[in-house]
Amino acid sequence: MTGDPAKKAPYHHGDLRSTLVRVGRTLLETETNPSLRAIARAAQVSHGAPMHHFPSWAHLLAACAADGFRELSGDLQAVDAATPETRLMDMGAAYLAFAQRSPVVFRLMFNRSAVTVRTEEFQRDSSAAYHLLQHAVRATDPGMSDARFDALINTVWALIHGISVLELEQQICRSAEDITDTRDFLRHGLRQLIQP
Amino acid sequence: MTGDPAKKAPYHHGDLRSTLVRVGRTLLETETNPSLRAIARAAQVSHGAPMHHFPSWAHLLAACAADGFRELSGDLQAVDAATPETRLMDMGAAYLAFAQRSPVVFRLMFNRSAVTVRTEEFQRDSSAAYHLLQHAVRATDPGMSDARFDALINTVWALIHGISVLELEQQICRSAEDITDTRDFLRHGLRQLIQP
DNA sequence: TCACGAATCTAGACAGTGACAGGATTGCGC
DNA sequence: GCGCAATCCTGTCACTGTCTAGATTCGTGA
Repeated sequence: MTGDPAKKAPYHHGDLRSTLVRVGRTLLETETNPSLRAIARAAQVSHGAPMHHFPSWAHLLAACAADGFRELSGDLQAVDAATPETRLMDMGAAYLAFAQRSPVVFRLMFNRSAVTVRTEEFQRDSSAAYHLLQHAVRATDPGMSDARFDALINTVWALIHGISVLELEQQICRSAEDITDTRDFLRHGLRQLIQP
Repeated sequence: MTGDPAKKAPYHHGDLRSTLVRVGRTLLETETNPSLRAIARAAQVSHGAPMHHFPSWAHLLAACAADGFRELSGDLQAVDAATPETRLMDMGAAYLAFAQRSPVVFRLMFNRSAVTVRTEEFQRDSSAAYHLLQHAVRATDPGMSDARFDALINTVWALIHGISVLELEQQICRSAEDITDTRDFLRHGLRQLIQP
């Protein structure tokens, strides 16, 4: 009886922290406004258990957002294109695709009102994703000046992020076919920005 | 005694609905995560009173967001520039300035996770602001095709919105002087997008 | 091997939240 | 002047995040 792991959950979970992040990310996307207690229930632990791994509810949200940044970094690194220009466009498309796939976590990742704490983990994983984009922008013209690079990285990122957000909040398109259009808008806009 | 309006508040507030929106917008920007009850307290009314004007807490938030869109529309209409190009850039700067001035309400205006209801008022005021931007974009080249306009309005709006969001969330700049840079990035990026 | 401290989890309690119900008060049209 | 609808207050409910105290388990050194 007690030896059956399916029937009786062990007193110590073993890896509750990462389980809470995984279950949290799932519930955030499926339920509307899940609570800390709801996530604890889904992870089959008591409502007080998460506090031993996260100092506060905001820290769990920050961990979910950091997990999102890690996934985004993986998507960006998986891009394989022939030229630096197409590589940058494909990374923009991957950024857009991530926002569509995980809209709630994506909002968490870029919303200081929702995630009020800046944990070390969050800082690290978010800047890692940012640096991937940085290098891709730099590669389109390795000899560009610092001033030019400063302006370019910010406008390129803003365009990618802006299109992702607007489509996320259903401000741009409504029908499913329009998603292709959105990706074309992004490609065409990026092409205009990176030309000297 | 009873005739003194300063000492004794009347049983009927008179204009509680707009007061709640005004107080709500103030508290949203000053306090962190104000509650419906906190707004009711600030409006010097019982915690149940708001329910007679808003079916739910989400409806009050939607009203605050709609109020933000009306203010934004006013800012966009106040722009006065010589050419359609500079007019569009100034509208972008006004958009950016609004986001800096009212960051929390700005997030509310473009976050379906925070404002879960789409009231008629919200729809009306948000599309009114959108149409102002639409006309400004169209004016840069009145003879452009529908396809070109579709792409341009989306990319222009995305760039403006993206730069506003990234600076809002302190992803772009940290020092106060950099705000000028951000506006320059926006101007330069817009100039690249609207050129045929 | 076993004892002991640290880490982990449960259970209960607390103030605060949004929502609702019932009653009090007020303003307006007939 | 009367009745009724709109407005507001008070009390209550389930639920939330956080805290505390106690139970259970794990890891480590003797």
